[in-house]
Amino acid sequence: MEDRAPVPPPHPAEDVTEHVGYRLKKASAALRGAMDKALREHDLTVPQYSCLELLDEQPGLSNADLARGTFVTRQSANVVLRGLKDAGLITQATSTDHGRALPIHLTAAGQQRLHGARSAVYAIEQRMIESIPAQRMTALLADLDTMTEALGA
Amino acid sequence: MEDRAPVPPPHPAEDVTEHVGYRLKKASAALRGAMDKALREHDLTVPQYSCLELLDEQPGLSNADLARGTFVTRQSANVVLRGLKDAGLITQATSTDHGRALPIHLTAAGQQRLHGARSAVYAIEQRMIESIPAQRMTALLADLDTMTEALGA
DNA sequence: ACGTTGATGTCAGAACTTTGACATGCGAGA
DNA sequence: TCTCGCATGTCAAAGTTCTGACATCAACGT
Repeated sequence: MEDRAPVPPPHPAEDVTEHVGYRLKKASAALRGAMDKALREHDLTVPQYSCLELLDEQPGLSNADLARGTFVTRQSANVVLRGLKDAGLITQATSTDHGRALPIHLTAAGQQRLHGARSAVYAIEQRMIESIPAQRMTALLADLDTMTEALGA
Repeated sequence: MEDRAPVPPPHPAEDVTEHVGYRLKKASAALRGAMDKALREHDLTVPQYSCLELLDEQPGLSNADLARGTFVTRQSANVVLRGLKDAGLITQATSTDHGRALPIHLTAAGQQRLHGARSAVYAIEQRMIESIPAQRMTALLADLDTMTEALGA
């Protein structure tokens, strides 16, 4: 089969739970869980909140833009957006003069819902930030980005 | 019209995409995507591979053990395990002399499949590791754990 | 001995996400 | 001009995961 591992073991750790990937997944799962719990009180799912946050910052994003921004497929984003539309939190143009992308905007209700949920989510992020020395946080962000790019994203 | 920020901004970044949570999610999504793609050639999903890896290291784990180890619910783990059982990659005791947990073990086929997939996954992890200076990796792992605990996991 | 608590396995249903496929619209190059 | 490539929006189907609920089993304290 393979002449697959001519190099020494890729990492010193024997235990799988010591691998970077495992820790990354664990941290991400913890964050997702905390956000889920916090957002439930605001009747929002994590993907829904993510979309609202992105739209607040960059009004007029399209379905595909939001899919990329929330790391899901266009189809998934479409479902999420339908929920937000039905809840009256966003509006989407029904036509456009150029291209196919239909720009989306927050409604007043969407703004309000977002602002309510935001404090809950920011409190979670605050917990993460406080747990890490400020200087390390800079390096941490850089390293996360570096790894992301190394993975081809 | 909100008194929306009674507290000072929890973090210096204005852009949501600069937040730790966002970067974490992004890195995790990139990893998941890379693993998905690599594992597809071995007819395994990420959760399936995770279970095999855990079982290889700690034979006899139960459904609930694997659920905790892969960060999903017992119900999800149950479905994954059913798939692995149907594929003949694992065996689960049908009874036990103590308690309710039914210990699970890899079959020879499971071992083989795992070993094949492992090199593909390790290559991905290798890409991540190589992109980060060795000294920083230690700090990175520690910080990921610290954040995870700060989130209550 | 007995009830309580906690962990586990399981079923059923809903919700979410993905893969696959197809139609539409813009832009670059023959 | 016209075709090709590419991005987008959308539908359908399958797979995955979750919430909620219930039964079983061991350990603990009364």
